[in-house]
Amino acid sequence: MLTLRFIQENRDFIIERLKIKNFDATKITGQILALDKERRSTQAAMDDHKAELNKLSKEIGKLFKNGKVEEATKVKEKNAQIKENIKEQSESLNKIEEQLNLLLVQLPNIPHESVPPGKGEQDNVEIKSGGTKPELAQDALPHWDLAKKYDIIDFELGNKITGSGFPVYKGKGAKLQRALINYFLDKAIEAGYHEVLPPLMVNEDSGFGTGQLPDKEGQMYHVALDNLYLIPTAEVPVTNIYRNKILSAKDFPIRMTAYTPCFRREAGSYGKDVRGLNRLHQFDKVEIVQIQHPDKSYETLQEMLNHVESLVKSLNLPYRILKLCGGDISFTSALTYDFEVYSAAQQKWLEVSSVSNFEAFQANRLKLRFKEEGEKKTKLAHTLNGSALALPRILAALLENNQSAEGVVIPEVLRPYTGFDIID
RNA sequence: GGAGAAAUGGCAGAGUGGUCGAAUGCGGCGGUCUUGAAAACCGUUGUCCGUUCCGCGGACCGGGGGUUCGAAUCCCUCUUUCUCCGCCA
Repeated sequence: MLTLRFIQENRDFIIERLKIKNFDATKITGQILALDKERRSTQAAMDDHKAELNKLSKEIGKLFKNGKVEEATKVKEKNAQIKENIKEQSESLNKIEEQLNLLLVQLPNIPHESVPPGKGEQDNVEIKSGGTKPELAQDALPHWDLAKKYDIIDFELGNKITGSGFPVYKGKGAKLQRALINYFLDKAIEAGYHEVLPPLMVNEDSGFGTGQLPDKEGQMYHVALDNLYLIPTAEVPVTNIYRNKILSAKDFPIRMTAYTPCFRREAGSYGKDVRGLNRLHQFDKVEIVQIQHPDKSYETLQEMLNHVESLVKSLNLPYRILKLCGGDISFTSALTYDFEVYSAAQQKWLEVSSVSNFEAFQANRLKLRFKEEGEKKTKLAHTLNGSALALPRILAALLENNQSAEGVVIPEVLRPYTGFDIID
């Protein structure tokens, strides 16, 4: 959510920049500013009435104390009229604020100046790539066939227990999941992130704080009886740790990492995109989150990028880093890089990480602020997060790329965690 | 799930209808003293909104609503915490 002050001072800039996100902000910013003006004048008028009421109420108190009951009663009558006015003004103020909020939450974050224009994922810009695509044998199998061959992931069983998109990992498959989780967590901790294990369900306030609510509730599983949402990513509970906090500048950077399962409804997905591990309703992910001083958030974004890159490299997966274009970047993000790994049997690039700087957009919703050393005024912090990493597609690529006649070879770095070096 | 009690500033904790944005202690910050530090002493110390912005006005004592001329204080409701009972990994 952009702040009102920012919209007041930078309307033309906002309209111009949001064109990159293919969003026409002309009308909505106009409405916002008009409503805000109305809000201010209504509040000023109401405050005046309240001041009057407060003053008179004090007088009444004194009059009663001095036994001047008649005079007091007169003043009371006067107050009744003022109260009537306040009631009306407060009602219209509530209405105005409601409308204002409705509009404010519809305005996307301003994209960073480096975000390239574009309509969709085809316009994302590759900024780096690494690793080499393996030469697979003629009879190489896609991961879903490998999973079946070695009996390490059972999709049908998941269908039976829950539904599609909820696989059952078995034996070495299950152990490999655990190994990846621990490996990623250990690397994050090594890089200075503080591990947390958050709740997997969040309330509405948390959903609002990170930008999932309102509007994107269709992407989350909702537990209606208790009005809770299953988390689509650890970003939600972890970032919300700092909701309603006022930090001091010396607290930065705050680095947190969390492993959680993630739950996504993925409504509207279909076909080969969802085959096997490519798109699941429940998957495991290690997330990294940072809260940083506005002046340093882009340095931090780069640092997070480096961390994710080091993970992908250490697993010997061919990868590329994309800078998302205006048409593909999310509503809340100012700048996002996607990491993709090449899954050799499918001959497909799979997104395994998304690293974003939200600048103050989430912080404004979260009321996550800080004070500069020695200053009284609060400012909004910047929030960032990234996957480090999402497991299923990493697993897909590992299975496909490392298959051989003998079996699937486990990357060196994971062997201390798996306790085996081949799946056969 | 049932019965009862409670929720106040960074923390602890007073305050039961006006003089309370809130005593006091701790913590934080600034100063005096000191070679430096500690101790002691003095001062200071919440957030948000509006504004004609050295000033002034308004809101906030878990959330929402109500009673009243006036609410931290009374009432209703929700949430959370604690105690007891029940259930349970």
